[in-house]
Amino acid sequence: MSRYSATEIEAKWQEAWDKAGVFRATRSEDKPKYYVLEMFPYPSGKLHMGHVRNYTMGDVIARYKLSTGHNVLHPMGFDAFGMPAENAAMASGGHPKDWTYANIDTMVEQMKPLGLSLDWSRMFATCDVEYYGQQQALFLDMLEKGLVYRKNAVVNWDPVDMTVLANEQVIDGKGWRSGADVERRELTQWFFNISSMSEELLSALDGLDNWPAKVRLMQENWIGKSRGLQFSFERTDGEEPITVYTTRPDTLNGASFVGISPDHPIAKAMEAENPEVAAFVAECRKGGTTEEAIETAEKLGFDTGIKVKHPLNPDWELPVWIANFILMDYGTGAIFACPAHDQRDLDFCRKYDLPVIDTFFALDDAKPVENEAFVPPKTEKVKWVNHFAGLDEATGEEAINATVDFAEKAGWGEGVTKYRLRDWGLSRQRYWGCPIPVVHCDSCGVVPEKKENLPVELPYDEDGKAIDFSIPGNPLDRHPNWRDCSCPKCGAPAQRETDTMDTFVDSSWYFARFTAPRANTPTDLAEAEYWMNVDQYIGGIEHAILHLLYSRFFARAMNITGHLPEKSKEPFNALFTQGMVTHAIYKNAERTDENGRAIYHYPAEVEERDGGTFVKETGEKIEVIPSAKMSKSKNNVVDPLNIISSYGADTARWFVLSDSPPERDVEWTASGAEAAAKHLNRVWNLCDKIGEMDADAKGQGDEELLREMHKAIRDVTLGVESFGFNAAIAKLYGFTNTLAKSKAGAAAQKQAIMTLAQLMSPMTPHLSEDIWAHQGGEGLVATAPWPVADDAMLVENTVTLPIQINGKRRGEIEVAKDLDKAEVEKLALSHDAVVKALNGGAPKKVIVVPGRIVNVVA
RNA sequence: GCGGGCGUGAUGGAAUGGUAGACAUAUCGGACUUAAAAUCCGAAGGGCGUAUGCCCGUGUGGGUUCGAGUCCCACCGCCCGUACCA
Repeated sequence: MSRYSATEIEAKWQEAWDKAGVFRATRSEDKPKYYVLEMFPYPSGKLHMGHVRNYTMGDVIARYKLSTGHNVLHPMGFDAFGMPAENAAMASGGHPKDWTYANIDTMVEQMKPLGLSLDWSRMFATCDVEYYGQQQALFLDMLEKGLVYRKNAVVNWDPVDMTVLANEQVIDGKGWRSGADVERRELTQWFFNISSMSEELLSALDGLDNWPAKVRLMQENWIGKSRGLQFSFERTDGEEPITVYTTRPDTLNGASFVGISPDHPIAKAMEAENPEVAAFVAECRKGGTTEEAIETAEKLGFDTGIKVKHPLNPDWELPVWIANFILMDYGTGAIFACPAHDQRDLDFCRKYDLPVIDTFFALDDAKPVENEAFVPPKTEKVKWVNHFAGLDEATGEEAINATVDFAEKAGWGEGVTKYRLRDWGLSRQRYWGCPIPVVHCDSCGVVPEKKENLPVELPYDEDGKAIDFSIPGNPLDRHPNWRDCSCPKCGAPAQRETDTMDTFVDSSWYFARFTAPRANTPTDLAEAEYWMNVDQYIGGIEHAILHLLYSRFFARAMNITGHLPEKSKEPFNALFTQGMVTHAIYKNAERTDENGRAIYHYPAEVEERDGGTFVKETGEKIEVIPSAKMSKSKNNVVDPLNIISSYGADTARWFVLSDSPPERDVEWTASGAEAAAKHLNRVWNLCDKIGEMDADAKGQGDEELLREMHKAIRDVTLGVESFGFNAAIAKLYGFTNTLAKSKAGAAAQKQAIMTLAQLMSPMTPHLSEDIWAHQGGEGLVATAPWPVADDAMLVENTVTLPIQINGKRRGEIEVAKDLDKAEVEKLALSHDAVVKALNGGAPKKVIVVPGRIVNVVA
């Protein structure tokens, strides 16, 4: 028996595909097109198991679509701008560009042995000047259409390093390098006007039938449409009234104070004059800008001394407080608080000893509000005590609507629809990104660069030290001459913008660029018209909101600016979100390092014995933490290259697809990889054995084998089409077992092994080609038409029905498939177990679900 | 804090509201072998029992249903996101 050598055959078949050009995508009107795309990687320098899983899933779809007669586009590129390149330069010298391109080379080298059906001729990186130059052109077009503008926005400021920090660089409210307390500071920045499309981005979610419901729901909540009441509180001092927005105007009679954001104009005015307010506001501005940091920070309040009048009762005065949890970005930056019906307001009122006005809404068994607020349900009717809008009993929604009507009629407020979605700030004070193509002129102000002057290229390092990453801040700001230019409008000496774009911009249109990656405009409309939309997009759930929402916005913006057709306003027809690849962590349970930190061991350093896990060399006990995200610091990263070199790409591909459902995390285990390798060997050996069979020898059970084969075709096809790769693989195991035990003749066995090879080919393309060739298959299995299940072979004549008594399984009967319900019931009632259970009596009820089950209620 | 998701044998997991544990791993037994590896065959959720079988069992506690892993409510734990990580 000859042994299957993965390394040999994999290289051989990759060369054959390459030579035949089977994955090269060209426009062709005689086949339906299919565009499959996996979220492109950041070139960190090493291919990760997660990449392997992601690209293998895409590859299964791409190869399957190829064999079902589609013209497939399956491209790959790199999301190559971003902080890690600058961090690497900071840590060990060198240049972000060199670091990035070296990493790209490495990763391409690592990807190629996987045998992915990619059209490598379309590859690009977002840091290619040809790409970001077109992105600048796109930016200018968007600017012209009013989709980009400038305003002030808050950033994390490190007061020691005097630099802006990314959220990731703020650890527990402190700068990652300086350790200083981070402050929030305002800066003028560029924004995409994504909020102008809030309604459209929301309502179009309805049409995304092939997106996971959870992603649509998350986006819906993120956009956060709300209907509420906007009105003003008159101040007792006669100053400008304070306008508030509330989604629960029905709780107005429980108002206890009016709260304003520390960034509210009133707070800012007081800050300038009153040192106490200034100190409080400074306290509020400590810490990072993330919503999480703001929402989980201790609730702080400051009584401004200002009083306002309740709109329903001018004699009722409410105090005005500054509170750190009120965001200037949402609503009007001011609220009224109703502690009885909102938990956060209640906690705040208890802390600062503000009045809690009880029970405007009540259930029959309502208790007075102590430390738990009663939030009136939106859709359930409750009593509305002390109401003002004419309803004694109402659902939350009815009460809100009634209040809005009441306020509008009385003329003191209006119903307003608001969205939580904020505009997208794209300015980054960093070097390694796409320069924002605008110029600052003393006389003309902010002027867009002329298109003929594009690309605005990043300076590499002309004099050897112009770009220095060892000091904090943006190297573009410090560059001796890069900023110098002339004003595109008046020609006078002017300065370039030194901010670069958020890397989310780069990844918001790359899918469109793949349709014409070398075009000298952002897209080529004819190519985009043909290839768009992405038929199947695959990536991690972590991108459920930002990347996918930004891409939806960009597709619309590109339609407005004439770079994408109308049909591409929703660019991704179907979305699949896959899980992570995890691996156990081996933590030393007996000691820590000199700094008291945990010691993590590599899988190779530990062994399992006596029911425990121990360090091989020292015998120390190990605490096994199962299924953790692979992370360098935990020493639990499995290098795909090691797997490929010891078992081959097909084994790695087979393993990452088996066991776990694709949307869930999969834990990498050495035994799992071993098992995958064994199985592929087994299939190859089967092929070998069948190849040696006497072609004329008669066997038994040909029809049974072929029947199973057609079932396998049906089930695997269904599995591949519905992203049930693990289920498809389980069927393939089952069919392999059947084939291995079959006594069928040579012809039937040959047909079965060739079909098996075909069904496996999206997952294990190299092995499948080899089997196909061994059995004398025509051409490449990669381009052979996908097998079709014969319905006639799938018909079953009898079916086994379980019999339940009171919902518990007590036996089974074998009946003809289409037997009458009454007949089934009769048969079931004569079953021994049923007769015994009924003990001569009549059943209370008999439920017969045809082809499924019989339940007798005794 | 808020939004979303997940939780099933020793392990990964399967199961359009209809026989819970398919398929695989680890384990155990057997065949082959001088032996081991490889390969092949078989056992196996837990408990009781010689056995036909009976009881228990899908994170916890309730509910809906003839029937719940699946639907509803509450809770616990973990994961993702939280707008400057990509």
